[in-house]
Amino acid sequence: MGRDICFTTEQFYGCACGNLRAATRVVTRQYDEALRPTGLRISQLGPLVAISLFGPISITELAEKMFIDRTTLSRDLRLLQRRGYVRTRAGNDRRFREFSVTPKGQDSMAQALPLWQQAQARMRALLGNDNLKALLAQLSQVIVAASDKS
Amino acid sequence: MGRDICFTTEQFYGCACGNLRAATRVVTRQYDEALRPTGLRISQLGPLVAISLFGPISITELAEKMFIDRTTLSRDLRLLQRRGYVRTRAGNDRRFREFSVTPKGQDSMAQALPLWQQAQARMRALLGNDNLKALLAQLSQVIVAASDKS
DNA sequence: AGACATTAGGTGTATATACATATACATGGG
DNA sequence: CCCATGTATATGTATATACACCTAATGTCT
Repeated sequence: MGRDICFTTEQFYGCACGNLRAATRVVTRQYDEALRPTGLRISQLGPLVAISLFGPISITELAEKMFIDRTTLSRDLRLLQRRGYVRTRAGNDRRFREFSVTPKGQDSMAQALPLWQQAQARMRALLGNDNLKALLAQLSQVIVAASDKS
Repeated sequence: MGRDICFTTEQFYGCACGNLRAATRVVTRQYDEALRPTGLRISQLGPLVAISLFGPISITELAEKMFIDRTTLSRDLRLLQRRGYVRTRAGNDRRFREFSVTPKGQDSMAQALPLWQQAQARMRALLGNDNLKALLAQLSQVIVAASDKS
């Protein structure tokens, strides 16, 4: 195989991972900009909401629900804890740390909700409601398929 | 609005950004695992291929093509340069640094190509060819729409 | 030519991500 | 009871990401 045809432009533009990463970058910038007044990023609001919905919950359980590496989530939650948005409670099994959202964290979430909705509405307007639905369906399928241990 | 209904599960699962980020995490892990023998991550192979296809090219131009922040790409390319995969050439305008791929970088790309193809084929098998096509089309639309300055 | 704006790029700082590995605790078999 | 195994979490290290700000080079207007 010749060096100069190692990759073609068609292949490059067809990389599922590269396109996912690029889309994540541009969309994350949009959501983060919308959330700027709250001091929360979308990457922080996600775990906060998940803990609020499913907590008290351990790091490992939350990591599985969110498809985040345990060790990554451990450090993410440490930041949220330092800022007073979440707290931990030790269970009977002293290996566990169960996270829940503090009142301060609830306040930040309540403040973030309308801004998140604006960002989501903007995406809906940009893509169209049907396309957004289709995208979410595709992404769910990707997440389930690619995270399946096999 | 009551605190305990600040976000609902339906809203949470419908966040375009959160789902994109989760999909990117699981898919990146798949591609990175496939590429492990080459010592390249998919996040490094992308810029390398882009420079190979479009170079010599400046950081700012490449950043626009890949929808990456300039300063992020600057640091990413520094790592590729240290490892000898890319080199820079100063232009007449001494502000510019034009990047191109070295022979060593071409070798790594040639080694990575079949492994990348395996990962891509696995995604195609997991989703089905039509779904993968549809996903890529959706992502292109997202990237264009969300990165439009307006 | 000199003042100012524009442009290309880098730095400081903070966060997100994950693999390899270590630690602390729990549990079950001899 | 002790040791091996398993489980929950943290740490070490490296990279990816981007905003705010800074520097250097260039262009432009008078």
